[in-house]
Amino acid sequence: MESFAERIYRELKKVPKGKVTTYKELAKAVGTRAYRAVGMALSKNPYAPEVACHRVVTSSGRIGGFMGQKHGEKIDKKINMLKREGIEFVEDRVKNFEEVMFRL
DNA sequence: CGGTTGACCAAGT
DNA sequence: GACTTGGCCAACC
Repeated sequence: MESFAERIYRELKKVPKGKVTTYKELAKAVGTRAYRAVGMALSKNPYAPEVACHRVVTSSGRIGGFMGQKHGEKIDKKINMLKREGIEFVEDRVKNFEEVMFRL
């Protein structure tokens, strides 16, 4: 039985490389408005490399809070991964956010 | 079932 | 642009 979280992972896997999506769109894709629950699901992220949690950003084009990461290092590592995929970042924000955002 | 928490969002100040 | 408030939904106790 797939949990709400499992559906999120499935939708997230559909996002192609070099693209990002938002918590809102992801939640809407599974037919809910629980943006926060989406974040919760990713925080558990049992499918670490399979599910590109770093490919999910907020509606502001930012990476998000990421309390799971270190407090001092911020989320630079995730940004670096995204850069490697072709996503441009500027000051912890996605460049051309609307262009790289993949609509489900 | 109720209360708390959470990688959020939108509107108001 | 930054902070505060209210709201949303799911998971856990």
